[in-house]
Amino acid sequence: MDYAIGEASRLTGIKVPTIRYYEGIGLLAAPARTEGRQRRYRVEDVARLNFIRHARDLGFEMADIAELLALSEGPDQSCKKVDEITRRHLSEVDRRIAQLTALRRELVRMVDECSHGRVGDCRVIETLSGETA
Amino acid sequence: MDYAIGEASRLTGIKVPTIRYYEGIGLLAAPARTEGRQRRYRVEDVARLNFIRHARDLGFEMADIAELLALSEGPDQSCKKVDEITRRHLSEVDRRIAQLTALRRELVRMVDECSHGRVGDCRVIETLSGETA
DNA sequence: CGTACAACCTCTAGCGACTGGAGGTTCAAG
DNA sequence: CTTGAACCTCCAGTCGCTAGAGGTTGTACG
Repeated sequence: MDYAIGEASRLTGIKVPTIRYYEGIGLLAAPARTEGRQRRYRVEDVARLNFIRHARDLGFEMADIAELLALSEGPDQSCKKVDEITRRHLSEVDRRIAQLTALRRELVRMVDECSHGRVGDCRVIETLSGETA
Repeated sequence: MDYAIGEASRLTGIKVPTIRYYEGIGLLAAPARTEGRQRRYRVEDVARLNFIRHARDLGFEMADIAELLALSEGPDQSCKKVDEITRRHLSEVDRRIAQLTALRRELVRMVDECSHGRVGDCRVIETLSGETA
């Protein structure tokens, strides 16, 4: 009733070396081993890996994921902390979107102003060469 | 009429080790040296460093920057290539914004649906644990 | 002209979050 | 019992720097 690392990998979409890496950094507890020292994962371990993958997909940092994982193991605690981590991450995402949007604006401006002639007249090159962007 | 690496650093806002790193990866040509093997940069070198910094600020990849730099040195070429690189980068930025926006939506949903009770009932934890996000 | 010391030099290692390979062992199906 | 896919560990590489050790050079001041 348990899974080899390759099965765990297929079930979660996390690559085999990455699962081992997660174990190495202490994100995932070391699983039981066979006599030949091969890892054998239980359903809960696979669930934890799925949790990690979803959190990674949502862009949470490893430290946050470790904390969320720990919190999820204690179902009777208040989820205030969970909320806090998520909100913090949300504002970080907002910040990144804002930054990329500003950057996008600048790129669009450069491309729009480009007269498509010689490099010597190119607004893109000109902007990049300018004293201050 | 030339600059030590520290002066080049101050003029461009690029840290000293980073300038050396750029030289190491071939992004910036190796400058002249004093008899004691210290680097001496000319105005053009400093201009190139400024160019690099602006391109980095706009999120261009190193490979793109190398190409843009090369293109900027030949002012009579068509700026078609410049345009192409910029547009490619722009669509990458768009892609990243779209991804972050989708992610943001999901985070907001999770936080909104959270009843702020026990972890066991927390929608955030539930979503992260789900088979497919 | 001598000296102090800031700034320079090279080399190496480290970051985060993996990814890939070499070289060797184990599991499980046939 | 054999075969070979999957596993094991360890090490190196990715990207774009950053930091440190330990040693040398440039320059300003007396």
